[in-house]
Amino acid sequence: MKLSVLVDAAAEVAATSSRLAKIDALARLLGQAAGDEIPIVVGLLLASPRQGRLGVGWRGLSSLDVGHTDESTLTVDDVDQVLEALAHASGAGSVSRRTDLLTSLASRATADEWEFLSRTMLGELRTGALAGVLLDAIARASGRAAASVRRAAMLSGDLGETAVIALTGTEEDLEGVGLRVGRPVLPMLAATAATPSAALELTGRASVEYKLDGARIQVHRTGDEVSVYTRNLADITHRVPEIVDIVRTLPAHDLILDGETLALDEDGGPRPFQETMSRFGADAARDLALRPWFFDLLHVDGRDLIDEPLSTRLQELDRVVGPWRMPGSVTEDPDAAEDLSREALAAGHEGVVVKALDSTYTAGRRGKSWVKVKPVLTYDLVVLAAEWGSGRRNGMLSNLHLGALDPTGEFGDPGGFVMVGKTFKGLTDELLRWQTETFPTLETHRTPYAVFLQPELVVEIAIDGVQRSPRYPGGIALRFARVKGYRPDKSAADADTIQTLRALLRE
DNA sequence: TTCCGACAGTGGGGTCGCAAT
DNA sequence: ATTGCGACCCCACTATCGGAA
Repeated sequence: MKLSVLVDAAAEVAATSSRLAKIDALARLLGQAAGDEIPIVVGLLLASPRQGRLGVGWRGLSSLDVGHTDESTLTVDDVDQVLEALAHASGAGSVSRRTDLLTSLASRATADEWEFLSRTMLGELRTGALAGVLLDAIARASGRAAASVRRAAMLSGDLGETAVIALTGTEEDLEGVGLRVGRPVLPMLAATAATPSAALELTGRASVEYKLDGARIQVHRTGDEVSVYTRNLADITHRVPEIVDIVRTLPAHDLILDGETLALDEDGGPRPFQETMSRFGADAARDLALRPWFFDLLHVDGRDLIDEPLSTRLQELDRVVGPWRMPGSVTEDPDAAEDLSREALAAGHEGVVVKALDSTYTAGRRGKSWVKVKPVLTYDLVVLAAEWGSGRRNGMLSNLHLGALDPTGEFGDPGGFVMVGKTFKGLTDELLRWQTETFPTLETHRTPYAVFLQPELVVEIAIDGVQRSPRYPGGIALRFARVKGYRPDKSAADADTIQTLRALLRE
């Protein structure tokens, strides 16, 4: 397949807002792909090439000195070969090797093709069609049921492989894609509710479990062979030997477990997320050990459990993991759920996850069978600047720089403001328009990226908490900040202080 | 006809390994 | 030894389409 065919189809997809039209265009494209081209095309469309990490980012691409051709000659196979070479470039001289590969590829591409290739390598194609829409297109092109394609994609964790089976195999081949120990599946995700009681209303009788502030893990075991995967199915087995050792001691031969891992301090309290990540991200074992907690069991000794209700899965989980089980209890009583939530918070954890007891394990979906509940804090902060948005926010002042009041001048001028983070979340189109009109009237100066304001506007911000920051002058940064609304009734002198926010660290 | 589930997009914080400086 | 980049952990929220009710 010529690259231009793919690029033209992507342009057609981007040009329409109709999902049905996107699906139609993608289905026609997939129908033209040869069997061995299918995973390449799927990878490029998802902006997630099948080679995995390429070592190509925004900086590297924008520093290239590239020229293009007017004549379109590249095929998707040509592109795949270059991506292969990029993925394998490592060691001394790899940066210049990548530069050579990219410069050469750019010179063989037309301007449109290079634009497409740049975006797909950066992971941001923005055609409005990712895994969800592409999945429907695969079903359309192959004549298979969307539900069958979806299930195969979730259980194989690989849309490219699924597309090959759907488009070139039989219906039985597609139906035959199942759980396989050693091949990670997309993890089940959770919706959000404000309180444990509200969560219970969505789920009915539920298992209410601690929510820990660590990293999701999926562990596969066959005998002594153990593999550990992240939420995004990256294999991190070599980074967590202590978890491998623990899973080897469990009383079963074959297992697929779902859980969370984090580091503890001496008294058994959770370490901050940053410290867990420090250990989690490192190859070599450090003195800080990671501990697993398991909350679901997808397979045990030849028996698939994903279509069994949670109640059954938990029974089996209890039997298999014993002390390594996530704390929790089964209830339909809102008071009991609230009690468990308070207990989790008192122990230093994030909150709870409320899980419908009769629900199956729906891999890769964010349904309402699992509902997470975390406390939300709100503070009044001052807008120091706003950055120009991108994509659909192009031309709008979007991302806010947020400051806390420093009444004593501990971090600068008395009565001044200390930047503690940014946010672009929670803004409606109307609010974006208002910011874009209003902020220039308060402008002090600007750069190509941002407009800086007189510190007058007060905005109410919700956060999950604060964390230590090596970058911000107050030594802390907001975690998951989002806009709740502007507070025209307040002046900047009424804003919350940096001392108030810093105090959150020590609790 | 209205409602709502699913999806894509818009970016935030930090930490690591690695190659270049 | 330090710096910058890319990858990848955690994540909330709004707008939109189109099928369900």
